Amino acid sequence: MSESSDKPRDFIREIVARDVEAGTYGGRVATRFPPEPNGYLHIGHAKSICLNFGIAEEFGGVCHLRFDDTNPTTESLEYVEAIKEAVHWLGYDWGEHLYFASDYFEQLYEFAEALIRQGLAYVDSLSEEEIREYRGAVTEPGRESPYRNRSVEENLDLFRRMRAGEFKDGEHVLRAKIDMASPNMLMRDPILYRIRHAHHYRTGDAWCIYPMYDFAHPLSDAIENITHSICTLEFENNRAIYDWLLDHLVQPPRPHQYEFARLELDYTVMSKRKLLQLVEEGLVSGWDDPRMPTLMGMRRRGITPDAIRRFCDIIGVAKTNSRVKYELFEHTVRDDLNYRSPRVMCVLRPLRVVITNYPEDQTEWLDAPYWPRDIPKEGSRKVPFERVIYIERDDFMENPPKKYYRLSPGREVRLRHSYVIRCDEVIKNDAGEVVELRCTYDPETLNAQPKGRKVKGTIHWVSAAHSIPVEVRLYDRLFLKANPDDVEEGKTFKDYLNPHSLVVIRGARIEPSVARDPADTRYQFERQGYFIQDSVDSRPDALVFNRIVALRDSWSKEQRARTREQEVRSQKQEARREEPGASKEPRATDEGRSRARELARAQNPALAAAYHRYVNELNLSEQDADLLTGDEATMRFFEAAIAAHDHPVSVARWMNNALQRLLKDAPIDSLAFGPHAFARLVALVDEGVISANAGKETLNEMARTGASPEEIVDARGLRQISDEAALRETIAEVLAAHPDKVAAYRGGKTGLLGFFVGQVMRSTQGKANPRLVNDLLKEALAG
RNA sequence: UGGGGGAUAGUUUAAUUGGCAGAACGGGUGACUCUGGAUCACUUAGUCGGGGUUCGAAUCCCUGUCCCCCAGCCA
Repeated sequence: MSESSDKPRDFIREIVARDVEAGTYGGRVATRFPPEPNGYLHIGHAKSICLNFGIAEEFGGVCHLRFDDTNPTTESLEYVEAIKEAVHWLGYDWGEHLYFASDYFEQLYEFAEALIRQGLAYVDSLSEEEIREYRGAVTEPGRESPYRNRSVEENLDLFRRMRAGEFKDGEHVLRAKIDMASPNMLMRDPILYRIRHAHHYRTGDAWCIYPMYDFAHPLSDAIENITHSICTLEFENNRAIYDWLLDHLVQPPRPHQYEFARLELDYTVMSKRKLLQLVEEGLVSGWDDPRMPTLMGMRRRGITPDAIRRFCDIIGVAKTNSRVKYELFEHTVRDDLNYRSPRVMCVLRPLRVVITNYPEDQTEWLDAPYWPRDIPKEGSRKVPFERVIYIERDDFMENPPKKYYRLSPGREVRLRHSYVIRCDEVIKNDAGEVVELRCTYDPETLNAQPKGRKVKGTIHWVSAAHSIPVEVRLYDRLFLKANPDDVEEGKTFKDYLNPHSLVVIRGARIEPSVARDPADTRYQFERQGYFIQDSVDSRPDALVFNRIVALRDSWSKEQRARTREQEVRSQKQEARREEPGASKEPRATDEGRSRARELARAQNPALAAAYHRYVNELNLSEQDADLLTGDEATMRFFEAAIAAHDHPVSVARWMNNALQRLLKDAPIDSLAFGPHAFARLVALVDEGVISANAGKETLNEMARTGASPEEIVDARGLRQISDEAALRETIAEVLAAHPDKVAAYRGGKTGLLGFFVGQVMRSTQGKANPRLVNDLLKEALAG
């Protein structure tokens, strides 16, 4: 846990921290979690909840719970309640900040009219199909609707009549008037309002027009004074509308949208549609089926909110599409359960064992600690030991393989918290199945090591007479395929369901102590996994346990190792097969920048001539010459610069590297300085007056302020330090400050040279002559 | 093939914004153990490819490749 780490944990917190520091919102932080009440929350939502509520907590802000209920046909109160419960269960509290977009319908309507009055929105009367046609395609611009230029009055009138219910569904829509030719499809006059004569679960029949997400969301954020509106990557394109609307409708400082990659988890699906399908088709028992990635499913499974929050913490927040390994999730769940689950014994598949040298009518109540040594908790229960007990069928093998150290004929094993027993006889039925073991126990081995021999294995057991029969449900991953969404031709995600994701065991037997425990106790069944009573089906007289997660099991892992190796090998082969095919077809990039420069030279003989002259006469590299002759302005800038400072190679490098970085895509004549000032800067570096680093810094400032390079160098004292004596002194200080690094360097970690150079450069504010520093440093470190 | 994003060990994620490529999970080895659990130690392995700038590049410039999102009156 890096709770007190001063660095923000992710790029979003970094942005928030920066805004807080800059006082963008007066130091205020307000986030929101905006679910649509049309489905249940899942682990993917948990990531967003933890992010939004987490940020609010950390920055002393607030996080609103806002229901984005702008589509009356899919939403319901049932979902609202379930979502509220899930957020609470996760451990977050929105306080009084519970909101509904539907509460803003009147205000949103006013915003819409304001937009119309500004001439920025219009009522379109095209049919749904026509609108689709007019929108164009990703590669082709759209066409403007014939209704696009209706007057403000007409639009207002029509929009009011839309609200008044004068039109049928689909007759009109309100659209923003932006740009039908925008390369961003979402900006091609997005629809703001549609007519829906439908009953809304909260506003009833008060409205027959409903705002679209793209309209309602940014404005709801603004109404609530949200500062940071955090959503998932697929909304990146929507940010353009978000900004457009807020820039036109609200005063700064306004909320801003930031996007992160949503969670994808191995062996599960996350889309509401698919989850719904699983439920409706009876592939799972319901939304709270313990195999579902829903929060209610995980809750019933027995996973704690702590574990889920911890998981969200570990996976981090970034913009890279990624899929989290199931092992990581399991690890987090186990890690959480390990410290909170008392240990008890439960035999899943009982095998009868008769201890022939133990008296028939005797019962010993042995003390068994709930916690292993490494967990600092107290407490124990009594377990009854008798002549007849059950052990796990898997813990006996008639012909054991190597390194199997459980029970087999003639061998000994420790019974957990009890005696060591030896298997003397194996009893089989007519079918040849093992039905009973005859063993003898060593009375000397209670709380003591057996004498003169080592017993490596310890197995769990229960008394035959005192144990309680229970049903145990073994849950495993829902899908066989890590990414069930990645479907092969002719299949669906459902074809990858794991047929063994639920295994019900009816004849299991558990030690009697659990009958006294609260029903929501999470246990570790020793050597099996973590379990909890099923909150729906378990009754005191008929206990049902869910397996939350199995224990990590290096024995069965070893058994599986060979098959897994093969799996990995074939996957790698597959990858190799795909690689050459993929790289075989390089795609033509017609409109690439390099292509544009080439084209420019083909059409402009002056540029072409310059290119050849630069290469042949000025000794520029082909790449440098290419970059300088892609357009006339750049070429003229270069010509003027070398006229002032006749060092074409260095001028070219400075233009193509440092200057290019400043410009990005801006035209070169938009610069705050001209070619002469630029040339003088390059000269300062060439003549060794300032270092290359100082040169870059100077260039930045020239771009910012338009000051001359000499002014900047003088004002900031950037002149290069080449005085050996002074540098030696600085170097000595740096080395003295980092004795450990010096030792490491001398011990062979020469990569640290960069570190030392960096320190010297820093303490001289980048003014030291780096080459000299390198030399002197090597000298000093050698001595 | 228009636009918007993205690419760091097997996986997820850091890197003082140009200065020691670090962590977690997984894998491996060993120690310990009355759970083949836990714990501990050690270990494995990485900057998408190719050029360039720089004393120094994951980071800047050029170029190529791959992946994701957008043509709902869903959110």
